[in-house]
Amino acid sequence: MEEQIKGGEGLSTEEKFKEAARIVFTKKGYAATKTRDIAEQAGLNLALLNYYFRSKERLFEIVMIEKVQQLFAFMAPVLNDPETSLYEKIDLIPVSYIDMLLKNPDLPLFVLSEIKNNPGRFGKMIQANGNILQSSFVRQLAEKKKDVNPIQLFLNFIGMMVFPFIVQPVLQAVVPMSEGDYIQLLEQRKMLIPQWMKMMLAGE
Amino acid sequence: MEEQIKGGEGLSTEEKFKEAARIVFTKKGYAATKTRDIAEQAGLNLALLNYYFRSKERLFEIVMIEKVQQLFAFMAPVLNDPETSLYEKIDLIPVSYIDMLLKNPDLPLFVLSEIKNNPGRFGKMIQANGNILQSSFVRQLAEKKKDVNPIQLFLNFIGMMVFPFIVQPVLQAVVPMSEGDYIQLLEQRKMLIPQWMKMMLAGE
DNA sequence: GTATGATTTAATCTTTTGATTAAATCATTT
DNA sequence: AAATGATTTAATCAAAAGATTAAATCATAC
Repeated sequence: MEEQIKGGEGLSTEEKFKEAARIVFTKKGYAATKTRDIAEQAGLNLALLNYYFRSKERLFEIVMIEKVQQLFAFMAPVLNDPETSLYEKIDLIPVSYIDMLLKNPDLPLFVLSEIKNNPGRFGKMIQANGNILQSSFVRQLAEKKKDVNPIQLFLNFIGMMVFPFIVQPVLQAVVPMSEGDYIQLLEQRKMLIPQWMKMMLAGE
Repeated sequence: MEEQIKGGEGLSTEEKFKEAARIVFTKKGYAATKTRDIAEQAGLNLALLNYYFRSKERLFEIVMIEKVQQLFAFMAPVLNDPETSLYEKIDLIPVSYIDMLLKNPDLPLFVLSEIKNNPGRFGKMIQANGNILQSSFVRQLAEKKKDVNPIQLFLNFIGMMVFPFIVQPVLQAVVPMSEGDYIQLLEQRKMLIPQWMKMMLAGE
């Protein structure tokens, strides 16, 4: 029997471990995650982790590849689409990207931390999504606003979407805010970010 | 002999450990840091760490308090100064804050990661800097731009300064960029962020 | 239903890691 | 220079953590 679906939550043992590893690694990071944490989260015997994945390191690699894809590749198709205009991209991306991040709030801080810990190893994974510098989006930014480095505007665009998720724990500590308040803040951003971007692109 | 300056780099043993701990903890995070890493970085015997600081945990606490202060308290005096106008704050803060971050590029990702790992414990440290919601700066933002939640604009302001440091490793992997290019990008931001903020505050 | 191979388990191993100890060294006082 | 207490060191400890093993269990083919 291989790769088959089984009892429990209807997942194979291998898939249960991957799912547990996604949760624990993303929440605590590689170094703070113990293999016993993953086994417990999966509700499975620790030895099975090594049976199916050989080592903590290899299981992490599998999760990390997925998560880097999720964070970066998600946006690539739209960024590179030469058919949509600059303003269409600016209007569309925040809606879908913020939705994705609302479903995966730990994703940015996890991926960025792990990349910082090992830039040489994981940097390559990102580049798989094509050269950002030559993306349709960055070319359109450069075209529209010739007097500002398009990387600057690109950074603002991404940052306005991602930064709130990175500072969420701080924000909750600093500003008394319910979960609902926080979600509403981010829902508003879907509308606000396009407006702000257009302001930054105006006046040439 | 207590608290005295000694040979080596002219620091006391205790201070050498603190300095080593600042470097290693900030670079690798709490979980990935081994006490032996710190001893090696300090060039001292491992047992001295426990002799002077009792435990890894206590040494970390000392460093963490410092680093939280550095990241948050640095900005608090200006944010809370009712004497300076909104635009003065917007003009002045990016220059000094980006300079501080250029000297401590690992600071934001380190502090934000550790707070996420333990919001209850470290959240309190931040609040020591007064209620941000009632800061002069946020009140001035609300006054100037009545139709947008000032927290949104505050997030943008901080994010435009901090986010480039958080994504630095990614940026270097994605865009071929020398250290000098990167610094220049950030130097430009000192001028650009006030301009962008004023755009976002205009049109009422 | 028995044989076969895959899967699962409990127990165990080894290395790593935070911490401690006892002895040695050093600085200061008398 | 001898006594005293602080500092430093090498050796060691105990717990944590990643990994392995041998036996038990299970599913499938015959």
